[in-house]
Order: sequence, then structure tokens, then C-alpha cells
Amino acid sequence: MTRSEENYLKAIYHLGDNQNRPVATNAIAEQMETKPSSVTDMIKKLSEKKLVNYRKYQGVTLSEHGRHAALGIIRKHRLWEVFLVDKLHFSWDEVHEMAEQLEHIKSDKLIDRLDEHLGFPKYDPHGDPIPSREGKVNKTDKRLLTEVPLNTSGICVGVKDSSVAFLKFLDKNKIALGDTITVIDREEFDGSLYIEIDQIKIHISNQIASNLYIQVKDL
Amino acid sequence: MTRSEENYLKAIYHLGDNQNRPVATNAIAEQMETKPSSVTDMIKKLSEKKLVNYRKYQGVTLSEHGRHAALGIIRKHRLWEVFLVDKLHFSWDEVHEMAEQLEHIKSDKLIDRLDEHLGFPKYDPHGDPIPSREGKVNKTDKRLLTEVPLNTSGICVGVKDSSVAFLKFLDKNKIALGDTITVIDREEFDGSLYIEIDQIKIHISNQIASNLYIQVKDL
DNA sequence: ATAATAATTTAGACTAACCTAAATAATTGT
DNA sequence: ACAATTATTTAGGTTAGTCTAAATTATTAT
Repeated sequence: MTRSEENYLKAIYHLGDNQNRPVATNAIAEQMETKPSSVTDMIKKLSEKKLVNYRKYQGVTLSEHGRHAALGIIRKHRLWEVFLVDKLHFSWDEVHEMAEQLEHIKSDKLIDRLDEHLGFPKYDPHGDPIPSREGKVNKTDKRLLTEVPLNTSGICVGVKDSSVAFLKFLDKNKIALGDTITVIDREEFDGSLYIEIDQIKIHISNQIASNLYIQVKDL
Repeated sequence: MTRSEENYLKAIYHLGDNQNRPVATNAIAEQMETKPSSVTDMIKKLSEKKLVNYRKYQGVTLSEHGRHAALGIIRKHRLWEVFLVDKLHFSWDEVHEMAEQLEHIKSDKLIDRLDEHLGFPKYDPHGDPIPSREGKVNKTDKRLLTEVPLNTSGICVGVKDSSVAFLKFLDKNKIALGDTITVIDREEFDGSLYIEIDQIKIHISNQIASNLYIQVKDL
């Protein structure tokens, strides 16, 4: 499989919302920063290889085979991200580009050894689950702080807005990846939140809260 | 720079014997498992980019710029090899293919962090020197046991014949990568050698000795 | 229901990296 | 020295992945 084919499969997987909903040509084109006509070409190729199901004008879905392939790439991407953060001490917001390249390295043995070396992690640094070698993905409950009921707690696993300004704000307020956050109360007036981090209560605006992801613990 | 361009530069560097001797089109074609006409095409392209010096029918040499680029790739290749052997516990004879892929990952920051993570190694698992970020390469004295004067000692860094049979033989005789080997005496009759490994003297045939590389310590 | 708009596909073209076959230059043997 | 051989280059073609422009199908709004 070529690098480009792998990238298309990955895009289709993500756009299908990790489900298998049909994905539009234009959506793929936008995600991949390419033109719709190029997408059509590639879809035809993937369809001939039985990696996707395709009917003209109806969008695409991944075949079982294609889904498995997509999960393989995602597994590699996320394991490499763990490596970059845990072993090479990059921060979570600078690893994506590197992982985009590393995910295409072809060697099952390498990825298995890497998995072992990292201690078989279940989640990547952004809180997204790492698919198993067999293509199983843990469900995860990663949600914006604003979307969660009162008294919910979870681990801070990501940001929606990854601008430097926002990341600096978090730093200043001692909010970091991996912190356990509990939502104490919500201010009706402006939607701001009272939250607790490491036994310290702070008050954050709705704007901030709506850009912070926590992963709610699995039941 | 494309992956293919990088591979050509690397091939030219190696074929120029790490010196800057002109390299023949056919030699490159053989090394890269491609046709001479394809090589000519690529050489023209590299020449336009000022990465090589080229005059028709006269072979190519690397320009200063091209040499620097080639050393960059080799640096990455060898650092990844160290990673695979030291951290993921691969053996020295199974890392080459993976490193061939990893060497094309584009990120200076990544390679610097990797270097640091590995403790700034000076040699790869085969005893070849790792070029510095600035493109300096340590000279190294990697030689076959049969080519070395009596009483020379060095570290076992590689094999010429990497067949399974030979590797098994080494295992059985407790000869491993990293061992310090001293050549004690040479049998005139059959060219066999008496050598010392970890204070133990053993006797090996010329056939064995002529497939074992040691790296003589730099003066 | 149908005209206007949006999404998708088709047609034809381009580039990088390869190929084969033919032409040309360099080298070698006598 | 020059014929034969070998090395190299040129000419023209192929494939993967992209593009633009035009044609076609689907959706939306009145």
C-alpha cells in the first residue's frame, strides 16, 4: 500500500466519525488539502482494491479490510506519539507532524517492539485510544469541559485550540496534560466554571472551558 | 528534497569511497537496483540543484552542499540503527531495512532529541562512525581480523558474511558484538589465528577471521 | 415542481521517477 | 590505430498522484 493510499484510508476513517458513516468526496478533499477530482480518482483505486465501498455520488465507507488497514496506521501514529512524548520529551502539541511521517514506516516487528518498549500504552498523549494489533479500539469518553455534567472528573488530555496564546495561558494557570480535573460548579450568568485541579479550586471562563478536553474515566 | 534524491546522494557518497572520487553511472545503477538511463536523469536533476558536479561521460562527485546532505541522511540512518539495537533490542543484522525508511523522516529537532536520548553515540552498531550535525565524520579503523598486525586489539563491530550459519557459529563460540578481541598469533600454515576474547584464548580458522571486523582504537 | 446552487465525476494535462530501445562516446585489445 | 566492446546518454513511453475546466448528478429554495 502506498503512503497516499494510507492517508486516504485514515482520512475516511476519521471523517466517518470512527463509525462507518458514508464520507463525502468534498470532505475528504478538504481534510487532505487536495481537490475533489483527485479524491474521486483515488477512491476508484481503493474501491478496486476492495478497501472501500463506493457508489458514484453516494460517498464512501471503509470495507472491513480497509477499516483494519486504517486502524493499523492509527495504531502506529499513536504509538509513535507516545514515544515522542514519553521518551524524547516532546510536548503533546509538537508531535503530530513527526508522527504523520513515522506512521508510514513499514515493519510489524518494529511496531510490536516499540509497543513493548513503551509498556503497552492504551492511550496516546492526546487521550485517544491506541488500537490493538488486531484492530480493536477502546471506546473513550473524551469531552469538552463545557459538555460534562457537574461533579464529573477526568484527566486533562487535550486542547481544541492549540494556539500558543492558549497554551501559555494553561501554563500560567498550572493546568497541564495529565492533571485530574473536577467540575465543581457552573455559573449560569456567563457559563464560566469552577473547577478543581490538584486540590486547588479555580475559576475559568467559558471560553477556556470550551477548549479543554478531559477524558472521563471508563466505568 | 525527495526520498529518491536522498537515496541517490547517499549512494554516490558510499560509492565515492567516502572520499570524493568520481562515481560511474553504472555503479550507481547497480547499487540502487535501477537502470543507467534512470541514473542519468536523476544526475541531471541533482546537478541543476547544485548537489553534484557533473560532466557528461565523466562520472559525478558530490558538491560541498551535496556531501553535507548525504552526511545528514547517514547520520539519521546510523542514529536510528543505534536506537533499534540499544532501545528496542534488535540485533545488528536486522536493523538495516528499518533504518532505510527511518532515515528519511524529516525533523532536525527529532534527530537531535534522539541523539541525546541515545547518549550521543559516536558509532553505530556496525562500528561505522555517526557524522556530527555539522557533517564531520570520525575516521575509523574498521578492519578484517586477517588484515591487522599481530598484537592489535579492537572491538568486534561487524561481520562481512551475515549468513545465519556464521552468526550461529559466533554465538556458539561466545563471540559477540562489542567484545574486545586481540590477535595473539598467526599460523603460517593455514592462516588461522589465535585470538583472545575476554581473557580467553581461542583458535579460529582463516575463513572465520576473514569475515570478522574489528574497530582498532583511534590513536 | 423546477430553477438555481452545490457536489461530484469526467476529460485531458502535468510532474517525478522510472522504463526500453537506439544512438553516441569512451575504453580496450590486437 | 582502429575495430570491438562497454559505458553513457538520448528519445520516447509508463504509472501514480496530482491539477484545471467542463460536464453531470444531487440538493435546496421558492
